[in-house]
This record gives sequence, C-alpha cells and structure tokens, in this order.
Amino acid sequence: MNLPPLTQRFVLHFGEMGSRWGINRTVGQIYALLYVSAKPLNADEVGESLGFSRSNVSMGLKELQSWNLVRLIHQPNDRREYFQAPEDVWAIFRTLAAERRKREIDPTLSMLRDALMEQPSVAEDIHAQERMKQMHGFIELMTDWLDDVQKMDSETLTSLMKMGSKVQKLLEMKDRVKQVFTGKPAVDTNPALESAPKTPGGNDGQP
Amino acid sequence: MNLPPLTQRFVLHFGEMGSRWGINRTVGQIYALLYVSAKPLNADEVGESLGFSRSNVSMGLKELQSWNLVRLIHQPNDRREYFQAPEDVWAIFRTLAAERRKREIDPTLSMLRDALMEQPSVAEDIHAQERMKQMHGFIELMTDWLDDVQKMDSETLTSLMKMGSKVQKLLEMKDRVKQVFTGKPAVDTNPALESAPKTPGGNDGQP
DNA sequence: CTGTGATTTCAGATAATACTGAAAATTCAG
DNA sequence: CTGAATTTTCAGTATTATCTGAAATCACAG
Repeated sequence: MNLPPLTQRFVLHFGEMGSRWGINRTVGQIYALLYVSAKPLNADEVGESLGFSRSNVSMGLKELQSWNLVRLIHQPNDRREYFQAPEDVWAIFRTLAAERRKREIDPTLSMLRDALMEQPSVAEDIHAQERMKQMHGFIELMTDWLDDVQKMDSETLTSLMKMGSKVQKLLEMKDRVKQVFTGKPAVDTNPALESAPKTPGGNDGQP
Repeated sequence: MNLPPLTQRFVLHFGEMGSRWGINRTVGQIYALLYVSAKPLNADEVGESLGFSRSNVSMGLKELQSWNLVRLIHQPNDRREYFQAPEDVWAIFRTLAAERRKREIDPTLSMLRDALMEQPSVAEDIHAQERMKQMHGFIELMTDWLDDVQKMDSETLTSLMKMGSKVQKLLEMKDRVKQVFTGKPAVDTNPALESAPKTPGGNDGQP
C-alpha cells in the first residue's frame, strides 16, 4: 500500500472499523479510498493502491454496488469501469439508512408481524407475544418516522437537528397558540405534549 | 432446543440476524430468550433451552453485560446468578444507541479530528482532508443531535416522532411569528435556521 | 466473427471466529 | 477454614468468512 499519509490513515481506520460495522476489511478500505479520492478509480488502481488481488477488489466493489454506495462510470476512450463514491454526505447517509433498514430491520419487522398474528398455545408464549408486540410497535414507530423525515430536504433536516431538543419548546408554543384559538387547552392525540411547564391549567407534576 | 413455538421463532430469528447486526448467533439467541422470558433465567437454564455449552453461555452473557443489555439479579436462597433484559423498549434503544456510538462512531470521530489537525503534505491529501472534514461535520451534527434528543423523555420523543415531517410546519410557523416581531421577512436562504440568538425580540426558545 | 482487454467466478488456501470440555478460580454456607 | 456449588478461563477443535490465482465469461474494436 502506497498512499499519502492522511489518506492512508483514513483507509486503514475504515478497514479496522469494518468488522464493527458488519462489513469486511477489504470493503471498508475500498470504500474509504473511493470516498477521499478526487477522481474515480478503476479496479486495478484500487487493487494496486490497497494491495489486494484483482478478484478481491472485484468482489468488494460488487458488494459496494449492492449497497448503492458507489457509482459506476466510464471514461472516454477507456473500456475499464471506474468507480466513485457520491459526494454528498447526506445522500450517503440516506442510502446507508435505507440499505441497513432493508437488511437489518425489515426482516425482523416481518417476522414480528407474523408472530403477532398467531394464537399463543402456551402460557409462556402469551408473555413472549406481548414482548414482541412492544418491540414491533417501537420499530414501527422508528421506521415510520424515518420514512417521514427522509422526505425532508437536507437543509431542513440540518436546521432541525441543530435545534436539537429545542423543538420541544416549539411544541409547547404550538400548544399555547392553539389555546388562543380554541379558548381551551389543546387536547391532542399526543397527551405527552401537554406536560409543558407553562401550560396554565394542567401541570401534572413532572420529575 | 425445546421452546414454545413463538418463542422459538423469535429466538432463531435473532440468532440468524445476529450476523447482520454484528453479534454472533449465541449472543443473539441468548438476548432474544431473555427478552421474551417472563422471568429471569440463570445460565444453566439458558444453556439448556438453547442447547449451548455452559461456557458458551457464560461468554455470551458476559458480552451482553458489557453492552449493558442484561441485568444481573439474585433470587433469595439461590446462589446462582439470574439474568433479565430490561423491559422498556425505549430504554433498550437508548442503551443500544449509546453503546454502538461508543464502539462504532466515537473512534472514527476521534480519528477524523486528528486527521483534520494535520497539514496535508501532498495535493491528494488536501482533497482527502476536505472530504474528511465533510464527514466529520456530518457525524458531529448527528451525534450532537442524538445527545440532545436522548435527554428528552420517551413520551415527548414518541409525540415528536408521530408528528414526523409535520415538525416542518412548526418551523414555518415559528418563522412567521418571528416576522411579526422583527417586522421583516426571515432570510430565506436557510428558512429554518434562525437559531441565531442575535435577533432582538425573537425568543427562539432558550432553556 | 475474432482477438484482446477487462471482469467475474470459483475451488482451494488462509485467516478469523465461535464453540467446547476440562481445569482453575470464585463464592459462600456451614 | 472446608468443600460443594457456581462461574470463568483457556487451549484445542470446529466452523465460518475472507482472500487468491487460474480459468471462464464478457465486451467490444477492428
């Protein structure tokens, strides 16, 4: 491996972290290299740079393509395939979230759905099914929310995230505004929202 | 393995998914079993139920403890250690998020921080460092947001998530309210991000 | 078509992980 | 203390995943 120092550090780190992220070293390093590279690379260049066999690179790139994490392009007058990683970090995150969800969440969701349709035959399974129901509800809440926010554009999401927990204050504000219009405390589908410290009548005593 | 049908399906599924989630089959199955179990189990019961050797169970439980995913308790008049998985799915999620972050994100963040302090020595590294800067900024945005959000209680979070992308509407509303105070339209290159505290009358919701 | 360059496949080699049983260490009642 | 019950460690084995080189397949200019 003969890479400039910063690039090398980045690449090696991704290789090592790979195991924790559920990808292998090769794939991690290839992605890292493509991510920091200023120009698209072909498979030989990747193999050369990282010291992997040509076939290993081929499999790694195939894996990355199956994750939609690299784009395949062609240079004029060159039959070889060139690869690049998309630049926009938000786009990368969206892709990653979608793919991981497809592989790591959806199968579980579907298994849980099936299990919840069954009639438990023994006492232990009654409790087990109740637990699965809780898990199912939670995962569905999370994935539905993710679907929703993934529709928003990156700038809006950035703004929201920078607000952090201040969105809570906005909710309270919304609530107060609503009261002005309706003349009575808002009774939303979301009871928790009413636990605002400023809400005139209904402080139910929080921690 | 001799488990009631629903429990068995759940356990086997977690075992298989384990590889995708970066844990091994044993650990996945043990956790699944504890999760659906109505009562705490000791290591022998776990091993018996799942058909694992006693030592394998011991290592699996150790792993789960290092993730803070199981709680160790004692029964009166019984020297054996019993294990249970916390019930609250939100609490489980918070633990999982915290642990995964510690293992899978923080090391990368720290590597990126280091790399950004260096002076690139060759042209390629200048570009590479710029890419690392983008990645670092994004990850920091996400983790800071997560820190913020993790402080909120589960009910509030549930409400927010059920709103989904409707929070966007709130932002717009906030913006209009601000116009009333400042007498001029908000800068719209970044419509949502008026979080700058410099706006004279516009309290954007400080703690 | 044909031949060359490029890519993929795959059987076997290598490396990494998971699992077990036996032995060591720990815990605690008596 | 002692010793039985319980848990942990660890060396060896089994299993699984990764990687390679050679051969097969594919793509396309001529």
